[in-house]
Amino acid sequence: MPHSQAADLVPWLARFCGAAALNSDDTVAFLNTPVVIRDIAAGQDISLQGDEATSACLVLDGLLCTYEVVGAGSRQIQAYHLSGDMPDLPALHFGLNTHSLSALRQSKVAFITHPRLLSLIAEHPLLGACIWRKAMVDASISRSWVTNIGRRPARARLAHLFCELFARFDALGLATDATIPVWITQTEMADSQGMSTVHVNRSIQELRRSGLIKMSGKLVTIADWEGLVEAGEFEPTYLHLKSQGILPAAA
Amino acid sequence: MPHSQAADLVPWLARFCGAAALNSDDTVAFLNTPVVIRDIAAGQDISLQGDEATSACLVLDGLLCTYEVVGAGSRQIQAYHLSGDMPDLPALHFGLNTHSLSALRQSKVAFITHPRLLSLIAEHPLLGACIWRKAMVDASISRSWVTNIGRRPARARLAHLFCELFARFDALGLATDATIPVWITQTEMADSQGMSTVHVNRSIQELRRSGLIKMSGKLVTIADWEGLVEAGEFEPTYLHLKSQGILPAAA
DNA sequence: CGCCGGTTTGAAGAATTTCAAAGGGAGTGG
DNA sequence: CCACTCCCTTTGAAATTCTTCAAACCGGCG
Repeated sequence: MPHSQAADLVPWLARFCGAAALNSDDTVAFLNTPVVIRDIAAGQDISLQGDEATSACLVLDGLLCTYEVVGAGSRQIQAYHLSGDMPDLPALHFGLNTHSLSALRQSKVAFITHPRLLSLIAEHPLLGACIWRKAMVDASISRSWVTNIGRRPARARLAHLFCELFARFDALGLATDATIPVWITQTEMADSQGMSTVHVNRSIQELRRSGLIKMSGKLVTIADWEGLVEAGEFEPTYLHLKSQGILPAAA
Repeated sequence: MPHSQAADLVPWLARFCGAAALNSDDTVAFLNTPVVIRDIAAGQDISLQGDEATSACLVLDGLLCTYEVVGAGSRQIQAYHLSGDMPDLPALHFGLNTHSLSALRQSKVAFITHPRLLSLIAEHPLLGACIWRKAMVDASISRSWVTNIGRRPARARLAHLFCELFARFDALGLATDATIPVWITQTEMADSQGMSTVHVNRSIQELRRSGLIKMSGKLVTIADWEGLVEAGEFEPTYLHLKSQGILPAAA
């Protein structure tokens, strides 16, 4: 537990709350609450489905995902968690992880015990509102995924995913050059979109050929935002980003 | 606004809170808050994606769904909402409906204005906790759907759906004779599971032939709970039912 | 009786998965 | 600095699942 956790927590708080200005009371209370900060290696699990949950997790940096393993051993990624997120809020009220949480990339994560988090919420309603709001955004994204996976063909599905990821990173101020600032393997794309790696590969090639995206190294770059939005029927309201509407100015 | 709303609200509250015993203060406050109760005809929309949201909805009776219309006009049902649910909690903190809400069957619904709901929550933390908890269960279900739709083949997908619906109704005490007490058309099953009607039809026939389900009239009856659970890889923890573990005694 | 919403069937066609193997790039150890 | 390995991407081709289209069927209801 490093001496100055605030250095790590302040930027997190900014990303977490976005527009909602917390008054300094809340901020101070939050920053003074003891947390444990850990670096998690890529591929490492943070918690497993069915585990007892006693603390909640704040993503300071990196990329996490919740996932579930199905039948023949195939994995379904249910959500991506970026810096500023709290991936395991559902467990706060159950004390039980309903799904597994793991780091896709080297990540920095803070843990706060449930009792501490609960008393923070109780004593600082504004903070509580932020957390609640965040949880509802996640729920909204999750529902959106149901639609994307359930009803859109491969090409559109991936287009939608890229739009979403870019929009989310962009809202955090982390996207430059129209590029999703973290790389995602095609296997991960496949696992999150409910398709096979092979098909992801071919669909991506198609998106590239149509000039909608480019690959700079391992990273996906949006070559034609309008086109990608159209291909994926992307309608960003469900993300409830602060920068609502400014978004299209991306590319 | 009928004279005795309490008559409708009391059973709802029982279903909503489940185990969590509210103290009578909270209960009284809730029951005294003015709500508008409406009957909604099957097929009627309650709110549309993008609409401003000024009140929240409690499902007293019937069956609702949130859905989204995609591309060529195909519909994706993102969630089913049974009696005891609050389908549009996400909108409470955004004032904007991210997805459409509609009645699949003739339903009875209560509306409470957002300001009233918010002050109820603020003044009655226990009630707030129930609501939060409910929202988290819904989120959990939604994630589960991502897995189901993304990674399970047709037969298993439907098996899982039937298990979930039965378990949820059963937990409300609404299921008798191992039967899902509300009928769902094959078109609705298709729209919720991201498949075509034709394929739903054939997969259902398969489930029937394998003796896992029966159809009594329009209703689905579980003929072999164990078998259905296995076919759908159903693992009910994510539903966070009070009757945790008692479930298998269903059939 | 005839319509209507929903189910069922057949058959062709498309999207997607699976299997199997090759290619590429970046890091590690010799 | 090369060789080797590991992880990821790419390719080919066959098999399968699933969708689409189109029509028949079925039970309830006006």
